Amino acid sequence: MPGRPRLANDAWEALLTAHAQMMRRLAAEDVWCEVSMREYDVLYTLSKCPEPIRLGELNRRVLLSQPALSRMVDRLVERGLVRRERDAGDGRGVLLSLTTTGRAQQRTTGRPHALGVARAMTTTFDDQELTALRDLCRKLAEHEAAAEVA
Amino acid sequence: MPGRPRLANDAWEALLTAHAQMMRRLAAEDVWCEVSMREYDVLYTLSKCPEPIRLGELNRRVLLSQPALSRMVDRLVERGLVRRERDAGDGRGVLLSLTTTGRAQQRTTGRPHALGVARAMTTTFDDQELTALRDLCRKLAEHEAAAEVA
DNA sequence: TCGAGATAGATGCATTTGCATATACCTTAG
DNA sequence: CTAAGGTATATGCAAATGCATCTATCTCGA
Repeated sequence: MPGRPRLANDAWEALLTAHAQMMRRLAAEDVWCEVSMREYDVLYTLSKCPEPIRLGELNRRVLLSQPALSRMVDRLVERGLVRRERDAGDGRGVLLSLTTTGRAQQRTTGRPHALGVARAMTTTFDDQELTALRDLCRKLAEHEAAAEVA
Repeated sequence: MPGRPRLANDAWEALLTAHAQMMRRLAAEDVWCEVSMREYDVLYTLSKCPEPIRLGELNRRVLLSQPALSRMVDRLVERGLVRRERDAGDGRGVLLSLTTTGRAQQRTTGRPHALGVARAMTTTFDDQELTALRDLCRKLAEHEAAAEVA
């Protein structure tokens, strides 16, 4: 019976490995010709927002440095997928949202991608396990989100 | 009650979010001055191998493209942390292992890093949850590892 | 034994990333 | 109202990354 710190590290290592394996599998799916996985991450995050969000807010949800994200948004704006407008209430900030094209692209890429995710996860887990994994991961994410404020 | 595919995607999204949040937190820990997180990933993976392994084998466990990994190994060899020798049994391949310095560096970086991981995970989860998360993630990783052979 | 095809790893090159820092704008004490 | 300090995003630049491809070596059937 492993000690608590050991167990904690084993769990984290397992999560890392699972993440890496799944990323590989999903990267191999033939759906990333129009937008890359990282770009999709941005499009998907924006697609979930009912209204425009700040770059900083987007940055909190996407694992990229602020400058890298800023430039990725440049490219997506250039390609007509994302709209970037100055925030009227705070002239420093920008407000980001999907264009109609961007939303369409997100759906076009997202549909087969979601199928791939579902295929991988449902062949591995039953409903109870899926729920357990989802809840554990949400708990971890929320705990970290709360911690970073402090 | 969500459908099965929906549940599968929610679980994956939660895993991704948890991963991203933890990575941010761990990246913020003040232990990455000597080796970066990705370099540590390589050193750690090698440290777990009882004997030298191939670049391709290492590549299977580290989420980097083959060329990127090849060059990262270049740099680690240059810095004296990794040994790279031609495989006597197969002249195309190389065998990688940690040098004494590399092993020491892995420990030096790994100790405080592991503490950070333990801090984050144990403040979030009890033992039962840690075990559940570990086992679920291992199951997913193993399922994917088995799938990629096919 | 030889040559076609397969495999392991390295390299050229354009793109992307992160770090440090600059710029623009906001906030607030005085 | 202003200047000092803070916050949001952008930019310069070196380093790292991925894709395509190359080289070297291995395998195997004729």
